[in-house]
Amino acid sequence: MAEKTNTKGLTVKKSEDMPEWYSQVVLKSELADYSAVRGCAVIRPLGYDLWQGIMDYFNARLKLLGIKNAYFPLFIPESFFKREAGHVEGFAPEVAWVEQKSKDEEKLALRPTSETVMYDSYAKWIRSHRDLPLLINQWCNIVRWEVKDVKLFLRSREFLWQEGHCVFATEQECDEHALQMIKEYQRLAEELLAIPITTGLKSKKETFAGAKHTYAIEAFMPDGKALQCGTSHNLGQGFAKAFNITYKGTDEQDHTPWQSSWGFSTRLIGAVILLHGDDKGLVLPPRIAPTKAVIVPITKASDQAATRKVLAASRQLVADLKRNDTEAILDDRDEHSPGFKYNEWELKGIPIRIEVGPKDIATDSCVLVKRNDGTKQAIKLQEAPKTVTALLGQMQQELYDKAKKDVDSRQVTTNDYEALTQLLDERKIVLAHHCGDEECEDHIKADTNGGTTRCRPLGDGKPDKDATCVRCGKPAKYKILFSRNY
RNA sequence: GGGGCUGUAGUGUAGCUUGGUAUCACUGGUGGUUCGGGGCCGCCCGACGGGGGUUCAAAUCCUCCCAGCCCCA
Repeated sequence: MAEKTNTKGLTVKKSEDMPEWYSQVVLKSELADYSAVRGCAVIRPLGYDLWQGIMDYFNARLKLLGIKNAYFPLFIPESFFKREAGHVEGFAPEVAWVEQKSKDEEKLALRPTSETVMYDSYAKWIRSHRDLPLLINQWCNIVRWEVKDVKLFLRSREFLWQEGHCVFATEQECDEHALQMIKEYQRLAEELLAIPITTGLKSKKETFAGAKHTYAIEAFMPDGKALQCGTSHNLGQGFAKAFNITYKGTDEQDHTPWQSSWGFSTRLIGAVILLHGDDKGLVLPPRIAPTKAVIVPITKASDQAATRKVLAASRQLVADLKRNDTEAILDDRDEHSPGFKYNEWELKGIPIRIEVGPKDIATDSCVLVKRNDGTKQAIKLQEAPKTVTALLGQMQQELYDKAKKDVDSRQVTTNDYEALTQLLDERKIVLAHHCGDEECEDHIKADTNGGTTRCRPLGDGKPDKDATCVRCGKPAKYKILFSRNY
């Protein structure tokens, strides 16, 4: 095969230069593009299809949980920010302000998160214990004025997300809910996106600005770096107090409620790309793939009769697949060869390719090819819909299992501080004891060239008896995961 | 805040020292021939970041502006 420069395909391997590989996959598969506005991306139709798939899945879950969607303003008055001290401090550096305003009008920010505008309304709406729990979610755009390099889906100045904001009468209900939502996130990532998740509690230093504590789902990428994919906060009563949210209890007294907030963003799409993609391009987990199968007919100009048969069978196959709830397309463009089409659809991550050629037609067959491992099998045409459905399910599981195996193989435990640095350099995910001091966390970050405390894994975060902190030797408060991160 | 580098078609580039109407490839369009892993051949479209200056003549020299990148604080 002659080596040709082809700007359509990837020019680097995932294992050789992952940042460049990532950028090429996103651009060439047409998921997203850069825009004229610095720091902002354009989500193209294929990318937006993925986001809609995520929205559909999550909206169905919200419905089951009795959480309603609503929409609040993009603009946040400056005074709202200032009401919660920890919150304003945490977000101040990356808030974008609106320059335009009438005289005497208050300065407005573009929302970097919506706690404050939403809770100002909540204060009006909540009067009695009968108004609780209040369960509201919104899908919207968010602006955070990042100064670092833009990475499509992973970091941009504007992105899409959902943010749920709930209010409860008791602390217990509130924390249970925050925990329930982080488990919903884990379910979404694992079930829909085939991303193995570690769920845990963030250290104090990594806790959301203004929150009591923060749960997070962390996904570990093939380069050993952690990608935080969603967070759920128990906000305590700080915001309720700052925004004068109170309710009359059955005891006829005023009480301060407890609040949670939780969100995930289009970053999830970045995780899918990084985790499942390969040297040929995007690999979409079947459940999130907008198109499950593409049919590539193999035609011969020299044999019109055969070509007609091939096309007729291909069209029939698309119809049969659709009738069986499998979204499929026929690639009958005549300006490209089959080989070209194979490469293009692999780049775009379509789970299953079906080849239909004269040889297959002769035996009423077709060839199915799986995107994740390239395995081929010839089957009878009438069995295709059933077989495709089975293969899609199988592929979803294989993607998850492969990723899970990879993460598990990278996780280690140590209580030796020198080993910690070396292990992080080797891109390991390290479970170690920690004293819980913020200052100690800072030292670790400096000593290990950016190694951060990701989270105390739920269920696995209790310290061993008499264990001491991996760095300072003080009594350990918990076990925590260390890694490099995005 | 200080210093450096770079702007040529949709993309990547050659040309700049020594001024003379811009190279090559990919993409795109089109015609033919192909079609079971990115086929081949022909034709066509398409660019000097912006303003000012020097000159018969500026992508090239001078100057200002703009944009992007890198390094140092």
